[in-house]
Amino acid sequence: MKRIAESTVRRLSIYLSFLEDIEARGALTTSSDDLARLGGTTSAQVRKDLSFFGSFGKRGLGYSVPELSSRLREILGLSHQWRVCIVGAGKIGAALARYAGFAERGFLVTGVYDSDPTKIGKNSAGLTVKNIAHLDRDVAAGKYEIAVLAVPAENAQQIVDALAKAGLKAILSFAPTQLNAPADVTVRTVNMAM
Amino acid sequence: MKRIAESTVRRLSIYLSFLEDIEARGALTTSSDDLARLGGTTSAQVRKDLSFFGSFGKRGLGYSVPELSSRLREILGLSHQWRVCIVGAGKIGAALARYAGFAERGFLVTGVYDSDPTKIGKNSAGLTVKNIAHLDRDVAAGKYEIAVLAVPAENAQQIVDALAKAGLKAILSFAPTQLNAPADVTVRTVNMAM
DNA sequence: TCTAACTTGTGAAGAAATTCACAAGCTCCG
DNA sequence: CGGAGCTTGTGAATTTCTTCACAAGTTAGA
Repeated sequence: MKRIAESTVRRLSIYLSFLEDIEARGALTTSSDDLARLGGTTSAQVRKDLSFFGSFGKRGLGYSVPELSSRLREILGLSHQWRVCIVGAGKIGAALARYAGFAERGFLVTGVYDSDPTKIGKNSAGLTVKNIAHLDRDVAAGKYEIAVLAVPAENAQQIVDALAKAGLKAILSFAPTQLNAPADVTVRTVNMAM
Repeated sequence: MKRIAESTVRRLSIYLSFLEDIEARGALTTSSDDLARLGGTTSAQVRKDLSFFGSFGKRGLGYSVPELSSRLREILGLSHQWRVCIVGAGKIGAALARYAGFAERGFLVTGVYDSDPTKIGKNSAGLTVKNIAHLDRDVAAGKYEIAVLAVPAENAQQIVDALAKAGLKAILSFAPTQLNAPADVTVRTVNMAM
């Protein structure tokens, strides 16, 4: 299967949010032109993006809104419930644990870890903060599919190494530093500075 | 002047954050190769990115860390203090008003507006929430250079229109909808869904 | 001064993403 | 059934972005 450009995936997620909007308004079909107008792109772009994954429309008619949004959710991995842990119970970590948008999108935060003894055992957004020493054991046990890193830049690489070793395949990092990981582990860094 | 790609600007901001790191460690010079390694790109890319704005390095030597970071800050508009207002005192608006990272980067939040009478006059992160009815008057008076929109999607376009009419030139929106504005007004939409 | 070792800045080549343009499929209506 | 009016899906053309490759500038050391 061919590699899909990141920009394509980003746009698909935008299309999905418009589809949800359109669906809520009760429309049953839509066209690449509609989606393009809403998303600030061109209809050819929309069709090209979708064509990477198959053909979901009917010529002359457009796309079925419920069908296309369900296909997009599938493509984007949002039809699955992902088990997520947050590493780092500082300000960013706590804000993420509280963020409701995660759960809405199928990302279920079921664990928060920290190394600070004064934080371990305390409550953070309804979850008990666990000792980071148990993290790799829990990961190895298959407790999580995704880890979100909200730790200082200087500790991030070491945690990535441990997670990769324990068998985790997906990491989202908020640490402002370049992270290295084996090729079969996907690491994505979010730049808070914008 | 030639148009600069958004991807270039995004990388410049990454380089700057590494430079700040390097500066804090006390190093005086760095090379395109260093920056590339840290940023997960190539040295040719780094040099190409910088070359759009001039030549800041010395052949054989590399770049002066303080000079390059100050030039980047200038290019990215971070050497200026921007006066920012937040429109919408809901959850996102309040979180943004509280967010310290803004001030660090030269974005000074000096006003928060909302249309809800139960919120007007209340305190939000040290600022009194003002009546949105006064927003265009304040904008026209030159009180703000940038507006951050944290309002429901259905109200966003109307506010953009009012701000544009009042003479504002830069808007950052968190509303999940495509916004239209005159060509001389820059609107940037942040996709919370990731 | 001369050579070795670096590193920048930049045309040119190569790769990737976007846009164009059109054949082909679908629906409606007379 | 046939034509008009839409809209998709997709090769080909075009534009944009990235990487290559190397001349030229700089420093250090002999």
